[in-house]
Amino acid sequence: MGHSRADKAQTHERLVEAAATRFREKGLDGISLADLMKELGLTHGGFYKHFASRDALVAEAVEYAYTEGERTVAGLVDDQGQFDLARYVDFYLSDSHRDAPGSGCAISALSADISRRDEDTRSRYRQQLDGIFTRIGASFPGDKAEQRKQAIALMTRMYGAILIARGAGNSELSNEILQTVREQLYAALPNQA
Amino acid sequence: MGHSRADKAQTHERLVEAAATRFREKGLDGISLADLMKELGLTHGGFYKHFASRDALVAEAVEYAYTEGERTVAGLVDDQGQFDLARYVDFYLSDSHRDAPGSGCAISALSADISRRDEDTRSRYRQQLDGIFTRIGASFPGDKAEQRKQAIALMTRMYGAILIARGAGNSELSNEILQTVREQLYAALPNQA
DNA sequence: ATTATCTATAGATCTATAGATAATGC
DNA sequence: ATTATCTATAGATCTATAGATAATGC
Repeated sequence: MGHSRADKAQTHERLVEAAATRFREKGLDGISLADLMKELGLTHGGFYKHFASRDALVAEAVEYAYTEGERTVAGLVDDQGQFDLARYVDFYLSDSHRDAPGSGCAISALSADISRRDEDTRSRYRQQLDGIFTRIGASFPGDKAEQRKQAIALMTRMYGAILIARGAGNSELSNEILQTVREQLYAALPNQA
Repeated sequence: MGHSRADKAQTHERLVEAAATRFREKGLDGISLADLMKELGLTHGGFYKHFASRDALVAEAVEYAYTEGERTVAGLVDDQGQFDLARYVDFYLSDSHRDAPGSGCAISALSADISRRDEDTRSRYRQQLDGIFTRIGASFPGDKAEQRKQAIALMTRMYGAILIARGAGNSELSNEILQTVREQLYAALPNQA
């Protein structure tokens, strides 16, 4: 079997990571605990030594996905170490991001599911969304209020585009949507310093 | 019991209608056949005299929701009988549309679920989305290609806004998103004739 | 001795089917 | 006679728990 305390911590982490991927791919109800444990080569009985309930795993996995998203954004910097908004748009509206929701933005992948969850989950979601508006807004000129409006404008366009591009699968229409919105957003980006 | 052929046709229709509502509210897997039948005052055993499978109901219910959406759009006309795009934006980004997905736009309510379904469902979705771009595009000036780009621009913004407004529930942030995007879209509407 | 994981299972829920019941409609 | 709906249930699946097993770690 093999089960040191270090193993347990690692199993916990691997569970959260696998869940964060599968939940974004298949939805928060889209994978069973048995299948998830099987994916790690474990049996389902051991699950509750790691989490009090399935909901507890959901909470940790969503948290993990949020943090992963923040790291992705933080890594998109230009030569001067400034956040590169154009690269973010490129990534966000790419075919690969559309086709791999499991490693992509949690907001677009999980908003519909989260809107059907409890208030705690939605409250945490609001906090995350608010932080995104603040971080993205910083790339725009103007005062805080104007920056925030620009961030809301940009993000709603990307969320809407990837939502329907995913609904349309990998298709001509889906590619058209992504490309069209990419072009429109390039035109709306602030001039680079 | 009461069960004429007319009753059967009515039961079928009521099932599709109730499913179209609950699926948009709770997701395509969010309500069981037993609960759906109970909602109509029926027991679950009779379901399969109406549909070959649960998936068959999903297909009909999604179809129903699409058609309902088209009727809603078709009803938004101004004094001259022209489609009133401003009223559409108003309706789409309203608090009431956010809070009542069951009677609202099927695209924003079901895109995430549909992206996880079979190719037939996604193919039908593409057809619906393409039709929406054509109909909405007709309100914009320019050639077909330009109209289509404008329609994609408008619709992605509305889809993205309602997606995250719903994730954020009925909250200050949610209201801010809806209001901000409404204002931005008013400014982008074509001048009325 | 402790504990991470495994085996086994309880209890709930879900889709689907079989056969009974009570109306309709020829 | 036909059939829309009901009762009952099979079979699958899911979350959660109990107790056994085989390692770790004092």
